Amino acid sequence: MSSTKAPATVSRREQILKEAARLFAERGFHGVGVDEIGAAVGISGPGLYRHFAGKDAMLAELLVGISERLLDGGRLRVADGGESAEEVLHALIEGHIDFALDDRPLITVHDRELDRLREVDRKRVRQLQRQYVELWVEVVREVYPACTEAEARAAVHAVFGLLNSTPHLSPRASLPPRTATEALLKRLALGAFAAAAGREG
Amino acid sequence: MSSTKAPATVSRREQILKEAARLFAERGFHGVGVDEIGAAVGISGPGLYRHFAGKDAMLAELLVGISERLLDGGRLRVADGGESAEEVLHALIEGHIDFALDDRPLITVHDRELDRLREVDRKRVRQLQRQYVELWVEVVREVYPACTEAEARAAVHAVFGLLNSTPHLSPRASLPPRTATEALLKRLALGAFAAAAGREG
DNA sequence: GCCCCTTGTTAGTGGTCGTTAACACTGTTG
DNA sequence: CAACAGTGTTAACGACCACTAACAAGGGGC
Repeated sequence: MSSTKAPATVSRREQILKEAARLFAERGFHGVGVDEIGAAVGISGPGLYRHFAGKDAMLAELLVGISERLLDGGRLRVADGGESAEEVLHALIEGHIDFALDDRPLITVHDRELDRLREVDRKRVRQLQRQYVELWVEVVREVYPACTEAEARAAVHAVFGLLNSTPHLSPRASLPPRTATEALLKRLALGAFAAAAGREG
Repeated sequence: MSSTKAPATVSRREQILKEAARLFAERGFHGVGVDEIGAAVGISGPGLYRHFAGKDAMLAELLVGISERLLDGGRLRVADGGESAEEVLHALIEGHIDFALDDRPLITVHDRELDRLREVDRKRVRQLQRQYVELWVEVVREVYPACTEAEARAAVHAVFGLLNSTPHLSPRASLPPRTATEALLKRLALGAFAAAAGREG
């Protein structure tokens, strides 16, 4: 499998992955049949096996892919390093929000279907997730030195829950213009982190 | 079954529901077979049908039950009404945290498996959820009059995501003594709400 | 002792679903 | 043209699974 090919249009694989993500998010991994996934891209059923080893392989590629993209994006922003740790934290939050808003289904699948993976894939995803969390934790602790590591880690997880709630909250609702949603989410996340640092209950 | 049938300290139904919730949270509704649920309570397979009409009925009862308990608890705290709206908001947050920490599996199932319900049950759960959200929204707007209704509603959803992240973040990890976790989550939620009200990005 | 309700059991059934097998069409390459 | 790699089709298989059927054991009420 040489990866040298660069199809101008979206490859079949990508098309399938996108639809599979949507369907998995809507009805769960076990709730979607291969026939449905095939139908969603205009082919039917077993034709998928020309592109993937099986249903599990699609889920694995989705979850590993998103975890890698999140981590890479995070590392980039940290490396770019603004003028201050605070700026980096802002960038991390903005990046994560963009991700959550752009790839709604992926975010949903990401934290729901992890346990449906084969052991080896699950370990890989868990490792990537852990690294991504640690990335955030370091930045948070730099911005709020009063925060213990355990607190920072819990806060990061909680803020992920906060940011990832977007797909869940906007079934088809009237969420205001995207920039407003982005700004609100960013404010919420920053407010939460600031409160994590403060010692008063 | 030689156990001296303790007079319904916990009924069989409750026992089944508890185990079903745990299993559904671990492996998803479709990922769990009725035989497993039966085995978890010491009977096997189709014996469950003496207590429930079917697998769907168990999920429905779980989701409707938790939604009702959340709403009832919320209403109680609002009715109790502390000395200020702020106190009520604190009580709502504490109540929700207790719930999330006490009924980890239920919280998980609650926002993952809603779509596996029959239309009528799904509508009921959605309605209960909506009422619960509106309860919070009213209190939040009272505490932070600067907040628009749309902002308040989005913030409430986001804070739910934050608070409900606990089950997800503590697989078996070292989360510090429970009271510390409670306090941290409360601080995070309050910080987020406060930030939602503030206009600066 | 008899009835019957409750709560179990095991065996079987029908349907769904992931996967494989066998075959067909297409375009490129030599 | 022939060979072939790539991509699709339909048919069938085997496993799993929710659910039903038929039957059994315990235990009050009369």
